[in-house]
Amino acid sequence: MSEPEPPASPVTNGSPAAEIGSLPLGSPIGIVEVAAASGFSPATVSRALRGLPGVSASTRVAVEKAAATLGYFPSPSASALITGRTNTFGIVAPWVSRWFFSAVIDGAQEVFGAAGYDLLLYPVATPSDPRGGYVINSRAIGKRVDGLLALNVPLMDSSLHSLQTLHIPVVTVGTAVQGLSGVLVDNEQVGRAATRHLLALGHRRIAFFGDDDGSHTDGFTVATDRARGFELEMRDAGLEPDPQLFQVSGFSIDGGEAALHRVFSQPGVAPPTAIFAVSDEVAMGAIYAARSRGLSVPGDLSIIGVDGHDLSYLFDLSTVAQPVKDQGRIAARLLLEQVTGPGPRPPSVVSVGTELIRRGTTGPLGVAR
Amino acid sequence: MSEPEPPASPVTNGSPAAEIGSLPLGSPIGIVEVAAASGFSPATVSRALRGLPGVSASTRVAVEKAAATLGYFPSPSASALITGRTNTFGIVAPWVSRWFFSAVIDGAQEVFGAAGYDLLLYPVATPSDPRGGYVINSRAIGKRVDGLLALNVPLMDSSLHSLQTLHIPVVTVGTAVQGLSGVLVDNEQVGRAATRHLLALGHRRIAFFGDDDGSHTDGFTVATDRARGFELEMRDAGLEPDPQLFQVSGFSIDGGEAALHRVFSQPGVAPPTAIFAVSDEVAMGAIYAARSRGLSVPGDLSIIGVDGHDLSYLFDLSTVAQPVKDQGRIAARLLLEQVTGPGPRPPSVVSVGTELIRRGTTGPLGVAR
DNA sequence: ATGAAAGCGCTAACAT
DNA sequence: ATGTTAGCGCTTTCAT
Repeated sequence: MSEPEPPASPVTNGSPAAEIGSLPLGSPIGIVEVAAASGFSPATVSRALRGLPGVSASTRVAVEKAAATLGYFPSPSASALITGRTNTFGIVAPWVSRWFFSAVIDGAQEVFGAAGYDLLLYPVATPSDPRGGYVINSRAIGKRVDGLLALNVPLMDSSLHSLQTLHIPVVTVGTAVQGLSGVLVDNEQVGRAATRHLLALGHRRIAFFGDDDGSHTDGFTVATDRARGFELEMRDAGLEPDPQLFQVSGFSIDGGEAALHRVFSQPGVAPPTAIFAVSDEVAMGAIYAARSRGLSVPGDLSIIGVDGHDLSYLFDLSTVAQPVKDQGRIAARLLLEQVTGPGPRPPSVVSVGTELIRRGTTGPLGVAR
Repeated sequence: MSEPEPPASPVTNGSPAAEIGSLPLGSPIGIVEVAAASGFSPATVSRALRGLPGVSASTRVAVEKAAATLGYFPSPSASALITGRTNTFGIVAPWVSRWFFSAVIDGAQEVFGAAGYDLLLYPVATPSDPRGGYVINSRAIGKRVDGLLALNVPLMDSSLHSLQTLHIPVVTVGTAVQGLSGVLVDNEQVGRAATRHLLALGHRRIAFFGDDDGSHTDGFTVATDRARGFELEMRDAGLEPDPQLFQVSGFSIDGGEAALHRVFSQPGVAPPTAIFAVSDEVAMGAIYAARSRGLSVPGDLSIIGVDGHDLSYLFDLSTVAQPVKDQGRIAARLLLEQVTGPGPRPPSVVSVGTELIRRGTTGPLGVAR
């Protein structure tokens, strides 16, 4: 976008060379060829093509014309080698194929693409990794990208520090990391909002499906924050959450299914009348499992999720929606600012709002339909 | 994976330098530093670190030790500049956040990552683009990546040819392109299988929800191939498909919804008893719309999709499943072969199998439950 | 088995 | 406003 884009180069091929412009597509075209064709020096060509000042208008036009004719495109490797900038951002994420992550990537790519940046995708180990954190090779990363977007990745201290020392800007999405810019939702408020909704419907026996086994004390606090909001809201209502109604589900559909079966199979434990699921995918699994047990949703059981998943309306799922694609856009802009801006700026944390969407999977207590 | 990974570099920082190894993380460490620390020349370090022959075992160990101690990582830009290889593959896709694409990317990333390649994500205009095709700047791409994966992207002839002339291997997924390697499903058979299933259940009035408006005559033939399979199977059964039951839906949920409402609102046209949707997402939209009209699925209407979407079982959706993640893996391997292999090899097209999954959204004709 | 030297394609000083 | 020169950090002949 920001770079001059040569056309699909309708090079006069095959026929005898009329002039320098008719090089076959296969032959390498460097800045010296453009210089020769335009009659200027490589330095001037470089300046002209990058829109730098100190080039006369006529020269710029001539250079651009020559470059377009030859189908010239500067070598990213060469310019990265000398400028130290790669025009590429990296994005590290535990999954690409989960809705939340792909939606964030989508939003980020939109902004990066418009700014002329490429996007490099780095996989990282899943959070179920026993190490409980993520180590990235900062020197490797640093030489490939101008900045990094970390999606729900609780980078371990060492990775963080080395990244900072190398002056690679990092912006997080979904997790707050001390000293880094980030885009976040207030997950405690999310937990409170969902719980408040269920309480208002008359529910008292509410289960939490999430991932609060405490193994993620390193920064990946999404689930625990939501759980805390749940507990606080319950206590504010004068209720003490039943520990037996906390179920570890991870963030997956399978996890939601399994959790539901578990919570309805505890001998001597009264089942819940409502479930607050840590994500829409967990909620979907729970709905599926509930129906497979012959339970009516919301007649016998109300279920609410979190995310505003693209497909949530198909399940008529009540949810606390967050602007996921926007988070990608915002994070991308934060990263661009850090790279484009003059000096290193203090980390800024952007908190995005959420919205309770009341749909059909939550209903008043005791109103079997 | 294939590269020596320096540890998180527990560099003795802050304290007075005991030796060369204790450089602060911030200072640049190049091959000359490693050479100095190990007592060999840069050339030998380069050879040792890349596992090239002609280096004694003891030297190799010494060099590796020095590199690890210093936390050295070679500059990709510098080596790309000289070797012409970037150790990066590109993947062009119209969407990242649609299930099919993210699943393919997932599979490809798995293979690329294990082979030590990075993955660059390129967005392209959506297929609804009036141009009906995609133009990519081959010179720009060529200097950034060693190969390209094109997902359901009917690249226009010019893009293709320039890519080939530049010797950039391209592998397609989902669409066959003359002269290129690719991974495909036999979409005509997919259409036949779905239709056969519905016919076997007694349905005769079957609608096709897809995208056969004929605008994609440039290679994006997924929908038309499935439509053709549908027609052929119908004719084989002695039935002539009703043109009024062909509905353009694209590949989206919204499209499926809209198509269903349309097909049930045509004055004087008998509605279908079954729908063959070109994708699971279209089928999901159709199910949702059908239920919102008070229709029972499959009591009043059977619906089958295509894909084997991760969430399809939640809808109890019958579908012709394709191994999506595997297609990403296979395509990635094809690309690796082309890059790693000796000479240019002839394009190979891999056809992957599909599987009819009978679930609850399809049922026998006239058995309202 | 190892080293010295040249250079990949570009950009950034420093001329002019 | 434009050209000349040097060099980014590696890899690769070509010597030794």
